Amino acid sequence: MGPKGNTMARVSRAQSDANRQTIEAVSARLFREQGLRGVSVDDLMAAAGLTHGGFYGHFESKDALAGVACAQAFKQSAGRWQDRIKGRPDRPAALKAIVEAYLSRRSRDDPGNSCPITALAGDVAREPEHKPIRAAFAAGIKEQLAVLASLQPTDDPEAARDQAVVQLATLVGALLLARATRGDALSQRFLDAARAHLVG
Amino acid sequence: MGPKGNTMARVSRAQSDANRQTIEAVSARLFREQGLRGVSVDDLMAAAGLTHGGFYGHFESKDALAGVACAQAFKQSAGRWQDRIKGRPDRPAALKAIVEAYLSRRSRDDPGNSCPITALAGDVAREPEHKPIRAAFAAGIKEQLAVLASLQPTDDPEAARDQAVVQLATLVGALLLARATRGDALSQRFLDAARAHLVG
DNA sequence: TGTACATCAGTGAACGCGCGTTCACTGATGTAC
DNA sequence: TGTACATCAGTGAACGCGCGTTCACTGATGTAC
Repeated sequence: MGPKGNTMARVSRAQSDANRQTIEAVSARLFREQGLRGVSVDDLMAAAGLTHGGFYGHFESKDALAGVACAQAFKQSAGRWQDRIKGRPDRPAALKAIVEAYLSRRSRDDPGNSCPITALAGDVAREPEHKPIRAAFAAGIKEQLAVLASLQPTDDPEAARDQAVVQLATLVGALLLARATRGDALSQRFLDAARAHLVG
Repeated sequence: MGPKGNTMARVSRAQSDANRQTIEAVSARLFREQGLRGVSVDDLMAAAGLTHGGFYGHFESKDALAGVACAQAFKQSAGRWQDRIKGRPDRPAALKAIVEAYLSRRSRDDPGNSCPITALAGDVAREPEHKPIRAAFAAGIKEQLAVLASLQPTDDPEAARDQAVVQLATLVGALLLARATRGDALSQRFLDAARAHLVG
């Protein structure tokens, strides 16, 4: 059984679980990179080192996987936000760290490992309301909003929430427009102007 | 030749031009509603009352039409902005009129007739840089930015431009997130909080 | 103005291809004794 | 611990379908006289 184990039929339960996690991980990245319709079940399975036929042993449908992968992407994203917050002396410093990472060129050029909101909002907006990804997406947004709200200077929770809502809209809009205009000087300007506005 | 003119073969040059314009008009709407990949050449031609085979007599490819349709959508959108500006007593009033229309429920629920930036940014961000729609999209954004900049209270052109860039990011982000969370109370909050922030 | 004919807009079948999903099959895994 | 066998994760062919694009054909349009 070399590295090209192309005749492997059954696999241990532990290996199967690992395969499932791999499928979810590559999906969380590829859906963000290429969009929900831009990547096929075959693409996802191949990226996980498997063949397409085994997909339905792990997931009920491509839509179901999209929901799981979206949740996975939010989990990764939330972890990175927490890493940036930890160790910052105060709320403004933490907010600044998050905004600067969010509106960086690195983030713009690597959607597969960046915010799932910006990467998937356009696709999710067109999905019917009953699709699994919509619930995962709304839940993820609420988590990110809660973090942003906790970093506002005010202690009025409603005011902090409103500020967080507007900040998230500005972050998402600026990063998305920077991606849509990549190759034009305007792209960098979306990042720079939004960053200056948010954490001047 | 009744309304079901299903045997019509050749058509007058005037009719052909009208057909082409119809294809562009339905494309400008359907691409915004369903996305670049969400609508097929057959869908577009059927919506224009034609069959798919005649498409390539009008356009070189689906990508080429996407560029034309995008420009068309911006043209329609810019016209509506001008209509709202005209007759307003001053710049703040004009800006307010634009922001309120932009962040309305009507706009959220009718992407096919609303801002092409919000409707298409996610798709355009994933298109290769040489695709026709990218140039049309960047040009459209610059036009909208110029209008927004002209409505800023400052007379410093660079400051006005920076403010316009941030405002556009906030508008696009808020409308997009309102669409992606439709069915949840959060959807309205994106519209309300962004509107209050921009024209409080 | 009327006639003869070349043009060409639109039709519908067809091309090769990829999609999401299903399924008979394989053979290592996991289990009952 | 060792043996016999049922289970089932993954394979690869196949399903029906839709995609973007091409093309032979049709017959009204537009033109030359």
